[in-house]
Amino acid sequence: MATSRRSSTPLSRERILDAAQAIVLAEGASALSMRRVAAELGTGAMSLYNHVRDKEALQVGLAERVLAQVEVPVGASRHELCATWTRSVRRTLLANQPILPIILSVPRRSALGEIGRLLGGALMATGMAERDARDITAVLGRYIAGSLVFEGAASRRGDVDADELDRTFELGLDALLGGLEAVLTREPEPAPTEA
Amino acid sequence: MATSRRSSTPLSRERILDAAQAIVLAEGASALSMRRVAAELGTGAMSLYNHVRDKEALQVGLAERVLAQVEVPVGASRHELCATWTRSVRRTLLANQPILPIILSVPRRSALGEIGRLLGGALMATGMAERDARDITAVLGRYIAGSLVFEGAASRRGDVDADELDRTFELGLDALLGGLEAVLTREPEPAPTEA
DNA sequence: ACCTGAACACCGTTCAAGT
DNA sequence: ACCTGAACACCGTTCAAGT
Repeated sequence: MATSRRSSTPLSRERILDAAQAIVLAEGASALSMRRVAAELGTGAMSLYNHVRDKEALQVGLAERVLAQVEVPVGASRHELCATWTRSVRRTLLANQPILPIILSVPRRSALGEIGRLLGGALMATGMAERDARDITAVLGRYIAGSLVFEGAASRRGDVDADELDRTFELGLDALLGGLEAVLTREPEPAPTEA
Repeated sequence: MATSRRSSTPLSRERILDAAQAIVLAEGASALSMRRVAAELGTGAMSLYNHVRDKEALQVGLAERVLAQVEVPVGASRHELCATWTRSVRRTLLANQPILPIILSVPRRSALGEIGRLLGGALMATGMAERDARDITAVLGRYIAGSLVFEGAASRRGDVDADELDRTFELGLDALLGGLEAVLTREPEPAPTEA
């Protein structure tokens, strides 16, 4: 009886997030409840509230953990930066599929905005105008989010032809980047001289 | 006291869906519960189960109602068919924003697949190969779904610059259709003669 | 066939009491 | 400061009993 859960390590936000993540990955987002997490940790539900404001804060924490895994985009060209970022976001979120409904439902701005800034920053570092960088990030973000919704549904339905899903995703990504070529190659107006 | 709710018209799937829809539109998807719907109709929760298998079936019914409003796409060219269908789906779902989380979470295949077939059918009627029609529908569907996720989040957050959201959406749609031009203009292989 | 109350197994969270 | 039991106001659904 090595792993008795009762009052071993003290409760902490980290341990609570660990337990929550394990539950969601094993049993799906709908299995996540304060009481269930507490049971997993050998306490009562109310003990969690010393480390986490409420259930939503716990969900935000879960989302942040996943989104923090997205790598900063690399690539020689803007086109390549966009392609690698888009694939990286999709891959990361696909590897955490059961958490996806939580990520998509949790208040934006926080973590999802953060990963957008990864691409936006990389594009602006190539001299792209801020507005163009924001537009491109927004459009690619929408395409990724929609793809994940469909792919999540497909896998929940059990009909997962991963190759076919990959092919469709790449087809759309190609089309998008092709269609955005004009924006991708546009140089910013030189800053107007004051006088 | 004209509108007493008690035992007026008999319960029916239709009346239950009406009540459910009203609740979601007024108070959001999270306010939907069997007990709440029943209360609205002046009965106990269990009476609903004579007309609706369970809560999920009720949600599917709600999703189908909204998706049934999507118009069959019209347009002289394939490009135009795609553009009007995409805008029509977005417009319809945006007009029912509070129901969107339900539509996106409910098992696919049923109603969402149906509206995809509207565009797929229209494209194939122009002589497009089935596989191309499916690809285009899939990519546009992903883009719409992702856009609605972001726009729903923005409106939940209160920062809704509708014009800016429209502009971003159109920008992505343009890019997508531009990038899909090769597929859109491709004619199907002539059916190989048997001998 | 349709309705429905009681009951079961759950929720998130507040509050007051403990250490 | 951290923990926690009891309690409140909810859930979806089953089951047995009614008409």
